[in-house]
Amino acid sequence: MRELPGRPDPARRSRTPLSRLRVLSAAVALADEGGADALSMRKIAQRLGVVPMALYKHVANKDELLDGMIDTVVGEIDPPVDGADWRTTVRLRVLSARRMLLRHPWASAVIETRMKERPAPTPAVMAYLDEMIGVFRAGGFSLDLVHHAMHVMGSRLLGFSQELFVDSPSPAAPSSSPSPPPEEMAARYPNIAELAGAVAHDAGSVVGAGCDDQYEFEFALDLTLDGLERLRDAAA
Amino acid sequence: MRELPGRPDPARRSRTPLSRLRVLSAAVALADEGGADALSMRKIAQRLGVVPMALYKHVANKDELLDGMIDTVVGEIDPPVDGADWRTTVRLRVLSARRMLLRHPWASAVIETRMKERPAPTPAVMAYLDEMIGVFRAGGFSLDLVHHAMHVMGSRLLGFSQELFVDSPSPAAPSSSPSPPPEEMAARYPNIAELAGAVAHDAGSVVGAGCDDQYEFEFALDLTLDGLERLRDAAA
DNA sequence: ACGTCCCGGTGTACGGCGTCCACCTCAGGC
DNA sequence: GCCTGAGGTGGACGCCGTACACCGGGACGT
Repeated sequence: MRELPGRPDPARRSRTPLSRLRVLSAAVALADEGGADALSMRKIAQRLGVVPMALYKHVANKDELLDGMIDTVVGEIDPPVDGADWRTTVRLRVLSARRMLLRHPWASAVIETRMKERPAPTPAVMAYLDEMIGVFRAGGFSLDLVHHAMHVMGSRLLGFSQELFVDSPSPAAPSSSPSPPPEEMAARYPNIAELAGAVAHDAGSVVGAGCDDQYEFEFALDLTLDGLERLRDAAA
Repeated sequence: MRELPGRPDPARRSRTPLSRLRVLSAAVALADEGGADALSMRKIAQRLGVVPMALYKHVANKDELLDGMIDTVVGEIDPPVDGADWRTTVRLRVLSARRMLLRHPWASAVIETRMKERPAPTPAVMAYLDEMIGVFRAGGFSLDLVHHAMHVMGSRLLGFSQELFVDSPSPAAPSSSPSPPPEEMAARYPNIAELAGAVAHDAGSVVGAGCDDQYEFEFALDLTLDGLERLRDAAA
């Protein structure tokens, strides 16, 4: 009774062979069930029927695993519908993001912390932002105004409150990721590139510190207060 | 050569006697320097020149310590100035909150997670919200509108994105804190009480689920989009 | 057909973590 | 002068992330 060579015996080689995707899925499922602090390499491994160290053949370490998890859930946000005007497109997208955050309650905090200390957002986040910028541009917003708009939306977009663009990737950081060259990044995220270029230009700075976060924060705050005041006056 | 009885010998009893406040200060300092994950009971103890378990005479466990840290830093937010109109009062307060969050980069994520799983915000947070509600009320906002406003401000207020009021403290939770009786809470936080009463009433629900988070989120989102649209049109 | 390489899973071990428990010390009240 | 109880101690347990050495077996050049 011989085995088909390509078909491993389910008794001896029962598990499908593991992969980065399977690891990330198990991690997300675990975090969904038990919260962020129920997540451990050992538990993930156990759930996959494998020894803990096996995971390290597919993710570099726990930080990189968290980045992967962010990428996974941000990838769940619905793509922009087309054929709708900017406003309903943005609206649907943000509501989809919110649904994702409610599905994965651990995500906001994880995104928040990783954004704050890592220079480079994950690719899915970049794509999300790039598309969002594109929608605003197509809606007739000037580059300047899009920039403000992204800051204003900040907290609604993904749950983090501020300082999204750290845009100079602080070259001192010993990044493990290959950190694709700028021109490739520009090709992949054209809207982000355009925006970053405009902001860096009119700020006159060499690079980095592309925008004044304090100014942006106050801009958003005042816009909100404007809205509230208008509402109050309309009620009277 | 005798010691004054009340004055411990600095060689034998060198440390000032430890206290909840000293523990919290050391914890905050440690987190400020090294981020949230550099915070450990053992490191705090070390910095205080004391054995780790000594801390547990002053805080129940690490979770309760985190709550205490939140209370500490939220307490750093400037009190409302008086004599100014609602708008500048809110503005100054929110900017002060932002300064606090920049001083303590770990705080947003910690607040976010603790808010999400703990039913009762810490007293300082309650006080902060209560005062903020008071400012809006004094500014001529209806109870209804204040309620919306608090949700709209949500992310700007403290950095968390949503679902601030879990207002029914879910009696199932085996809360370690004494959980003061409602009437005392109403006395301490009159504006919150008033608001909670109004919301619970017009929602018609028995208690809890006081407001429709989804509705509030969309309300805030639409207000923001309104503002952006107005800006775009003004630019044209 | 056989040797080699290397990919992916294994086993062991280390240092750090939060916290339980039993213990000691000593200032203050009777 | 004894008792008590608050506050600090020491050790231990179980869990964590992960470094390191090790294999089994399929792929592949010869």
